[in-house]
Amino acid sequence: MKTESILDQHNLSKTPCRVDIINTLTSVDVALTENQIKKNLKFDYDRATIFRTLKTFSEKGIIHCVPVEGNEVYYAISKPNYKQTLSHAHFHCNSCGGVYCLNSISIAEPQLPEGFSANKYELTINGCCKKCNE
Amino acid sequence: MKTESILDQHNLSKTPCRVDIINTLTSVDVALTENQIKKNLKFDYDRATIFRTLKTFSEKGIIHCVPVEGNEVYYAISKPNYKQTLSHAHFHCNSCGGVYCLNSISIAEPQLPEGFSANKYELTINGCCKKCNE
DNA sequence: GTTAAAATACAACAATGTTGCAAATATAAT
DNA sequence: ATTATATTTGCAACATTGTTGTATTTTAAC
Repeated sequence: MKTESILDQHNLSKTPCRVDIINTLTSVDVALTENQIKKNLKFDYDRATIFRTLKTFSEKGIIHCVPVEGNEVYYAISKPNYKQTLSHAHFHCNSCGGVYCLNSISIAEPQLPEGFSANKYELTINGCCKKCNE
Repeated sequence: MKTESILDQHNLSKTPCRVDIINTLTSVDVALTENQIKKNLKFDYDRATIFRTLKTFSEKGIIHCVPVEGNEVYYAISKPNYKQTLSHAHFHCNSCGGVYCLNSISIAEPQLPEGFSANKYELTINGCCKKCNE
């Protein structure tokens, strides 16, 4: 989808930082940390601006963050139906650190202990990605 | 297992901070953030000491950290065979924030895209825990 | 173009991650 | 028990990241 229409859909004004971040995330096709995003942008925006933009995008569901082990936070563009989808899978490469969204994978819902109820499943697969396997 | 023998097994000296942290994590039976751990300890150790102790424990495999969305890092005691187990499941309560290890759950290995290989599966289930459902 | 609402840069501060080093402590040898 | 050695701890300092207030700039609607 065009960056412009993504912003339109969520009633967000077309500002340079927003356009730049969405363009970056859609073009790379992987999840990136805030710093990786910052490096890929055409212009050097203020840290606070990027922080607030990512926050806005997360709240609107335009992007989502990927739960990975440790303390690095990765962001990726969400497919249109992301929020309605119960289960999400991501791949974390131990070699290059790359994080991929695996949109096609569905997770078999596991049996939960008595009394627990679930509304979202997040599967993170660690391993070696295609590029690093070659 | 006794705290003492856990430390022995990994050739770690029995120091107050180490004993205290392991006792805390084994007694609560859930995953805790560094701050939650700090609050539960019998004595107020320095932040750096706790940081280094958690690092040591992670490297040795005595504890593991749980990948959850956002930026909070949770730590939990590992079962003896944790490192040999390919797949791990955790439950994250949206209501109280509690994080539980679901040791009994096994994850069906999903089909990966061509060229990708996996060595660890981390499933995080979000929902409402037993206490909050009551 | 004018105007109101929103976004941005800048500054400041809070929280967290991390390291060097001197003092204190644990363990092993005596 | 005492001592010696290696390790751990507390303290201080600094790096990085998370967060917010505010004045200025920019956007979108008129």
